[in-house]
Amino acid sequence: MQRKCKIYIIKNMEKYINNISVDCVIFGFNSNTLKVLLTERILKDKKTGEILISDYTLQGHHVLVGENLDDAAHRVLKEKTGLDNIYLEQYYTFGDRSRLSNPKDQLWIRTNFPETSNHVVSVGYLSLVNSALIKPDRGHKFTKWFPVDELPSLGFDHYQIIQKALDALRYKLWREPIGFELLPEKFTLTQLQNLYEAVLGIKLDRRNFRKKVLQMKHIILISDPQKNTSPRSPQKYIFSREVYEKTKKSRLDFNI
Amino acid sequence: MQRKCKIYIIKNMEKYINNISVDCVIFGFNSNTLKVLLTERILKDKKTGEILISDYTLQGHHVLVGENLDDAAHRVLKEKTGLDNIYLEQYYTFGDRSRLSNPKDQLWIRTNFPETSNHVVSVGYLSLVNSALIKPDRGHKFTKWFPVDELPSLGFDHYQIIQKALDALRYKLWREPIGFELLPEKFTLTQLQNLYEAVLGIKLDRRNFRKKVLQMKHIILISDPQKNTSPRSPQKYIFSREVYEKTKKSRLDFNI
DNA sequence: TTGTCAGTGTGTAATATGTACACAATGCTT
DNA sequence: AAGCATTGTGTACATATTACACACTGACAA
Repeated sequence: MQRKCKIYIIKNMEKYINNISVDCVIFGFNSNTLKVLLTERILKDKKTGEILISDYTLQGHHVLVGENLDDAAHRVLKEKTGLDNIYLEQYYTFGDRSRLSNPKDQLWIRTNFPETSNHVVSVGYLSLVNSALIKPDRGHKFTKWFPVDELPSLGFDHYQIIQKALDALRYKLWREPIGFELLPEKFTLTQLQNLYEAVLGIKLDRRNFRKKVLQMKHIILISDPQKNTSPRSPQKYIFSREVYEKTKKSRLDFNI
Repeated sequence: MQRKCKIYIIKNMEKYINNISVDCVIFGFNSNTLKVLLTERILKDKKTGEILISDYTLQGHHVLVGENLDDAAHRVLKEKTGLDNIYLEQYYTFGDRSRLSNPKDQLWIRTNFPETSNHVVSVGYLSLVNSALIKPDRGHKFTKWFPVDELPSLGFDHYQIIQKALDALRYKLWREPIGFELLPEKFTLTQLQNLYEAVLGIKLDRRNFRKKVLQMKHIILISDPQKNTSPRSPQKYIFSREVYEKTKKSRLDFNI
């Protein structure tokens, strides 16, 4: 299968791979609302000052030459949030050729990344952070939290990328121990329930929710020696990954 | 963020993207065994005839310029199996820089795809086929089925890619209606159980299995007017996606 | 012809889980 | 002191999971 060769010229290949990028959907939870971290994107006409583009995008970047995908995602996360060692998971790769075909996006790319290929594949990563840990002054100053059901105008195909991340998050929420990533280390069951309600977009019964989560051995009451035993100072729990790994059984291999 | 530019020369960019490929893990089921379709890879020294490489690989190919990822996967599948319209799902993207660093793989790439980048990202697709439909003479003649627990020596990082596909398949088997894709349209519950046992690698109790799958409304008895009512000619069932879509409820949003 | 075998089909009892639903105690605010 | 928001708890019914044993048939071989 020998091929005839033509020669193409690509610039800047030493810096990054011009057609592979990672996009991080960073979820946070506060005010009982599930939020996404977005960065403002503004492009003005250099001469007239007219605003040509003003919308928001996810945190993303091209993959560097010789860089592992996961490392690229961690790098982007670190750059934008200052955070390290947080939940990060690849969930889908977006590779339709039309995904950057919007004229605004083309203009943005030509202006900021002229060497970018016109067929960029984006590997989507989903990150769950305790949003209290993100210092607001870190990273790009035009970075803000938006509730997932009140998203602003979004560049590229980032609306689809966020929706698919939401699907993945909702799918996993009851199946894997990931909810805790969005909460402080010590949390109350009410906080946890609020989180589930915000992510799933439904209301849950408090008694049943408690019954259900407390039968998971990995949600552990820390006998907070509160003198004040009043119901107003709720009990705190922690998540133990160790216990989770020990006690998880493949529920669905019934009847070995 | 203006960048200094160096110029790199890439050949054949009009034919395919030199650093993005798709790999298809094609699962089939026969002789009560879960199998994967693999292609032999042989490289001989041109002068001495010595065999330098002899192992197996998945079906894969570079993504063509301007081609959607999903289309690339369908194309590869069509080329290798002659099949169309079968279950195909992206499940993970492999992007570690070391994944092609084995000397044999380097040799293979230099010989067959000299223009390939040294950092190829592979998007893994998982396909489930009724293996009876694959005409054995279609596609590459060195293509064969291997039981997933008796894999031959594999090129590139294809062992990891297969294992991850297996994980994804096992994870989904009870959660999504995908088992049927590996069986003929009409199947018996015994066939279905054998499939579950083969995929999960465990034994299941027949009575409990039947009880469990028959409470799924989308597994429908087709009252095959068998004159012969003997237990020796077992009942056949079909899967109805329509019924599935209607009756599936998010089991895990209990208690709205 | 009979016996053996492999394949098919079925039921029950004990336990665990899911679901619907209501009230009482507390401390804070007014 | 009344009202409010918050926390915590239990029961009854329905459904799902699990363990477990036997009878029927046809094919085949003795």
